[in-house]
Amino acid sequence: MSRSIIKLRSTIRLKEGCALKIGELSKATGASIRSLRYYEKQGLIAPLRTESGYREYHKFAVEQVKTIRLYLNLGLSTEQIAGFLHCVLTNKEVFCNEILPVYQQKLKEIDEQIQTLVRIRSNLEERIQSIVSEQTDNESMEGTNDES
Amino acid sequence: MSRSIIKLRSTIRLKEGCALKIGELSKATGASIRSLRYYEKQGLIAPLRTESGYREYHKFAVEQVKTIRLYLNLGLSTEQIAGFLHCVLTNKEVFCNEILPVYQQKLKEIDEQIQTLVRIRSNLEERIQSIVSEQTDNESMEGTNDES
DNA sequence: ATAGACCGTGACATTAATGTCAGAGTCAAT
DNA sequence: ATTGACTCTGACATTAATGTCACGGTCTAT
Repeated sequence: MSRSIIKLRSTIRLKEGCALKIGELSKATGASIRSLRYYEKQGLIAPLRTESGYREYHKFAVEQVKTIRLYLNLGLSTEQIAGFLHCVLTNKEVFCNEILPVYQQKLKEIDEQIQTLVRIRSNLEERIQSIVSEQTDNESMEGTNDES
Repeated sequence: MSRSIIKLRSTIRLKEGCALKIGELSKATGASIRSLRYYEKQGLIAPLRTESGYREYHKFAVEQVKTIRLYLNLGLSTEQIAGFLHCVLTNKEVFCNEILPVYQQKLKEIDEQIQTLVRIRSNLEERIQSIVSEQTDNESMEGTNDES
């Protein structure tokens, strides 16, 4: 219910051909139109153009964009992704020699970030603990004096 | 050796009085001049001004700035710090009621960040593992065929 | 009074991916 | 032809703390 009152054309064209317009690709992948244009500018995807200048995506672009977003979610930058994407799309991930060092580099970075966060975390915990225990001490002293 | 050829005036004034100029405070705390001005604009520190407009910091400002930087290193924002700094500077940290919820909120955020990173990390590791084991398989097969 | 170390303000840059807007053009259905 | 959904480009905004530059004023030792 309350599906959407606005009229959409996308469903019709989706059934028709195998060329996608940017809005259709956006809906099919979850990437915003803005992001799709950005990926293009970063060299991650290269749609054709119609005579009037509209982007024309092949239907395979859906999987390509999903792949891109997967790597982005892994914390890789568009630049890093560009470095191995052609290989991953051509072969399988396991056969792409360019991807392993990127993964390992990223793993190192992630480990460093985790270490930093863990260090901050224990510092925070200490501070919280000292405040809480101090307050507890005061309350129990007050209790000794005033309560019951 | 090679201490610094440029003539400095700071040492002299440091001995003289208890008012610090911004450059002196910067050297005493490790915060850049730019940062000190930024902290001021964010309401974290409020130096007096000389007639000519120079900032005049009380000597206690050294500890204040170090305190600010400590909290920044804990990942707190200048806005959060502003929320409890007056209290921390007046009382001790353990007696500042405003600081505990900020700490706990930050702890929550840190935990979430760690969780996210850990999830990404294991995803990366899986991918690395599948690539490495695939390559190892191929090499051992090659070995079976060609070697010895 | 001059040099040069210092300070003042204001502004722009950085980072990465995305949001958002304006102004204009396209397409399809009526 | 009109309407409305859609697309195009280009530009500016977001975030937070800091770097950096320009341009000008101040202080102090000589």
